[in-house]
Amino acid sequence: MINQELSKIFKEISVFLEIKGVAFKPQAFEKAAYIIESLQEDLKDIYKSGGLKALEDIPGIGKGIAERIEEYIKTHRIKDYNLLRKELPVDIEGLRSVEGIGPKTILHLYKKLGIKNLEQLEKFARAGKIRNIEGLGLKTEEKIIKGLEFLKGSSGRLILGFNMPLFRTILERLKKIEGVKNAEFAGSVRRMQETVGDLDILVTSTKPSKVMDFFVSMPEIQAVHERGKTRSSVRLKVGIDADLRVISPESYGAALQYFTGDKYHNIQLREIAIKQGYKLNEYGLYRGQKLMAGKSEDEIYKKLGFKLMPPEIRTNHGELDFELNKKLPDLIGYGDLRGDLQVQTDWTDGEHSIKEMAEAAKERGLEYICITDHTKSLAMTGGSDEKKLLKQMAEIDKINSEFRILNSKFKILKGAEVNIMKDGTLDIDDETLAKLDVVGAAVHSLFNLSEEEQTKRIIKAIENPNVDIIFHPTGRIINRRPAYPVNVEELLNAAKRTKTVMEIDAFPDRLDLKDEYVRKGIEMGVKFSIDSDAHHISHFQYLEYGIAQARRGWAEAKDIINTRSWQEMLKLLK
DNA sequence: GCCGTTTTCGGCCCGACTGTTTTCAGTCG
Repeated sequence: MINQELSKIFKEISVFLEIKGVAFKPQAFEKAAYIIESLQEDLKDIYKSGGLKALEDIPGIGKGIAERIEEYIKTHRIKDYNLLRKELPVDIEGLRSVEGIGPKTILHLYKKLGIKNLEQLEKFARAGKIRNIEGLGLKTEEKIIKGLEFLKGSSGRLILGFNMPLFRTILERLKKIEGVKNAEFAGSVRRMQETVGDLDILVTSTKPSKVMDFFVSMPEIQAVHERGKTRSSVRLKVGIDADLRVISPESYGAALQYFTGDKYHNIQLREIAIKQGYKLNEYGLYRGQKLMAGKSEDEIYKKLGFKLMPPEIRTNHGELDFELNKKLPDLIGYGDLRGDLQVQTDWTDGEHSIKEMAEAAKERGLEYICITDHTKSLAMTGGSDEKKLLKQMAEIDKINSEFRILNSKFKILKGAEVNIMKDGTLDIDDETLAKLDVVGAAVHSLFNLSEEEQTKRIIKAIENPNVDIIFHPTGRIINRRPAYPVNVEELLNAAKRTKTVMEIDAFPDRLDLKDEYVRKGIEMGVKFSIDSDAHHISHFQYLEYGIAQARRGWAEAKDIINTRSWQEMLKLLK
């Protein structure tokens, strides 16, 4: 797949052109880079089957960029790009990652001091050479040094689910300040993205200055970037920035819409507004000077002809297409799950007993869980063999009857997280598997097989009549390891054909399958489950992030099997 | 460079904050 390489090149071309002061082309390249980045199909395949014409049919890609793609496919280089790099031989991506440094400053630093990379930047900044450059100054030099230090201590993007408790603590504290009426997340946190690069918060308040004073002196803060009347920006100790904006009530909806993003959704929405004779900014929707909407997001979307858009799907992936918008799915709700189908206990690598896990799940409002401890070939977890599984089933029967005696309807289902071996067979015999209510199968070893082998291996497991669900189908762990090479589309095809369920593993650093595959699977008619993969009683809270993932994949409650009662859910399994 | 149910030419999202400035450029979201 050449999409990522090309996307990176076009992003760099965009910055080069911006540095040169070329108008409008930078945005065109940037947009193309973004579109290519999230394109499902390999550009090489598109070109092979339809030539230049097919490339030009991709929205955002016209003649010029299509020809550059063709050039790259044929010669593995792009002449224009190489010329630009020769002209300005600097590490654009690196230098731009320093807060406060943009295209113009990069050019300035190169012309005056010959700075090409981060190392040289640091050397000159520390030597006090930057403060003397015309147009820059002492403050800029200090800002650069600070930016370099932040960069070293930065954790990049944080995993949302692991940091949400901190974010919610900050939000709740702001809500309690005198004069604050509304306080809400915006940005990637509100969109419930897998990871977040910063924390955006909006408030309305009659006493803005009080809010700002409080915000810039919170104990979680490492440094203050800016403190303004309507906006302040700080660095949190966890390694990301947090921005707070104080908004007037009549603009609250417009600001919420605007700062929730994402960027491409907003650009698209603004273009639509302009076509309809409006102007849309963070203060409201205007016709001429007249404010037409702004208090709530709902009225803004409505005026423009759309339904109120759930933040999770604001990505400019079709949600603003008038035709698609009419059929926008009724997304699964955060309270819609009735059971959890992947739960580990102290029979293997979980922390708690079956009963403790069941009680914790019940506490969270679930009606059932399925116990899915590991199986024998995962030796490090003390995985179950056939005998141990039978023993566990008896134990579950016992606990279920206790629940009945206590007049509780809570149900524990019998399951396992069975290992898929190298050849696609399972490590538990079929006779035992047939006795379980739910069989989940998963890959836990040999992540380095070829895509073809890995795909074949998992499809063989999918075809096993005892396998109900494929757990965390691509094996990725965010910020730690990528997915193993596998053709997810073929897996989805096989799942559809055999009525095998695909899992959305809700554990915050798994979120596997990814949203784009969820959406594809649902279009194909594949069913999904959302499971916490809990190893601890506190892990049931993570179901929320699995639901968010499903929402980003345009899933409705009916697409997710564990939105049903356990009896109805079982009927959907093989 | 891209795009078009107003346009194949003439538009292209827009405001806050900072720093280096005496009225604005650069960066960011």
